[in-house]
Amino acid sequence: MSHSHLDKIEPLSIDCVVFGFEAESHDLKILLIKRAIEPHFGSWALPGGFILYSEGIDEASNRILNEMTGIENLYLKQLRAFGEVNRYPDKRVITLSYYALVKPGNYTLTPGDDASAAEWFLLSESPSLPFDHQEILDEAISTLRREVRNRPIGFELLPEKFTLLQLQKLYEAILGIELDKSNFRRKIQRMNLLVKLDEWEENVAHRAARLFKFDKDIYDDLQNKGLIFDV
Amino acid sequence: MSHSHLDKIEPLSIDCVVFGFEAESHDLKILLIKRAIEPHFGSWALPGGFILYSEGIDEASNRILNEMTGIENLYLKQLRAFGEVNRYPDKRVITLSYYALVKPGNYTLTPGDDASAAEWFLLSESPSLPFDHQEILDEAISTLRREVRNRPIGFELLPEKFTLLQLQKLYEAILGIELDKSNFRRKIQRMNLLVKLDEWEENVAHRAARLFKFDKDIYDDLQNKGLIFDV
DNA sequence: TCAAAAGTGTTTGCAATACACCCATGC
DNA sequence: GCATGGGTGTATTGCAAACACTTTTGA
Repeated sequence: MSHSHLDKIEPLSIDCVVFGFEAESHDLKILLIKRAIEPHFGSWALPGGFILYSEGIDEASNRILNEMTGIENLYLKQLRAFGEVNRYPDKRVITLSYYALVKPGNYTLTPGDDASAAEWFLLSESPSLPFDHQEILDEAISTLRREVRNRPIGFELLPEKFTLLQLQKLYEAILGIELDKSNFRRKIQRMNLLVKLDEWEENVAHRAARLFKFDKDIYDDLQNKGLIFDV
Repeated sequence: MSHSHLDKIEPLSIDCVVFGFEAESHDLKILLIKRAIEPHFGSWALPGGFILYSEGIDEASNRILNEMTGIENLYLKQLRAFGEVNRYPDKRVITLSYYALVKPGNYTLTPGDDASAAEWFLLSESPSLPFDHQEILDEAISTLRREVRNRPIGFELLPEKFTLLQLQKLYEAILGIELDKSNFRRKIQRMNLLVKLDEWEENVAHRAARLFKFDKDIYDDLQNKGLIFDV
């Protein structure tokens, strides 16, 4: 995806909210970059940049995230436009927010020209953000929580084979609440989404848990139908 | 809300999807304008226009709808940006979609300079739309149906005092399905949203129905909490 | 033998759905 | 007296929520 530097630039930007979840630590994280351009040079902020005339907006979200962080080919979902007149200093810039949910371990972060660093932050320890990025982040969190209740997203975040407790911890991390073990298991198993394997955890200091994997066909089906997962 | 014609214009537009519901006829309608400007001069299309540098986007949605149709001070909710490179002929225009749900009888339509007419169309009889307006409309319908299931919206569309059947017909029109009378009544009454009045219909060719009104406090509360209305 | 997590079962209560049925009124 | 809609009742089924209990394993 190359483009000439002579391409006209829209006064329209994209800001990406990339959530990361680590199954091992049960931590929900957010990807930030350290700005190497004005305004707010040196601040940690959402990875973002300007849309070019020659690209669609979804395409742009992908390019911009890649240029800022090195992450390639990540599908980002659009949230909405933020367009207060003075949200950006000196000139009028309207921005489109996009978000995604990934496994941090899958990506090597390599900051591009406009960033001096790209790092994962614990959601609870994120620095204060410039522009209206905190508002954008807050809305993205709300959307993520709503989405996770309405469809089985986030299953890509677990290892191929996983235990029910790992799955439960994923939901607990995203939703920020505790769930009842028995009820969670019943509900998730009723969906016929999981395939019970004849394999077990090894080397754990307690009874070994059975491993499961996803039934890809049913998973895709549920994604489309938007089954309610009402935790 | 006045502004100079010298204001710079963003290559960013807004398109408004305004739904109308008439309690009497049980019809769900859509507001379209007949374009008096190029491109697509003469076509029926969503009311839309360009955002000015000097206004916030929510503000802009209001001004544009007013200029196109004469409707004043209508709160519109943003859906999302549509930004395919070639969605608009000749130049690059990204658009933000906004939507609202109103009672057609409350408004006098007066087309502005860029429109030769503004009219309500039955949703089922809307003409084919230019640009990507059909896609925008389809998404707005989906959003409306999702919203009406998740919170008690649309109650502004009924007369101050109404019968339960009128309320049921509203839901049926928006959702495009039939509902069971008994179950609908039980569910809606369980919400404590309605105040039972000691007034009845008059001059109807069947047993007169009791009238209800909304409990404004509870209504506002439910709007914020987003109670599930799972029809 | 203790801690930690796996895994199962039970009870309570409400809600969704599908019907069936009687009531009141104008034509 | 019949069509039209108002209004109520009931049986079934399934799930949510709370929580109690047994099992397995390593340290």
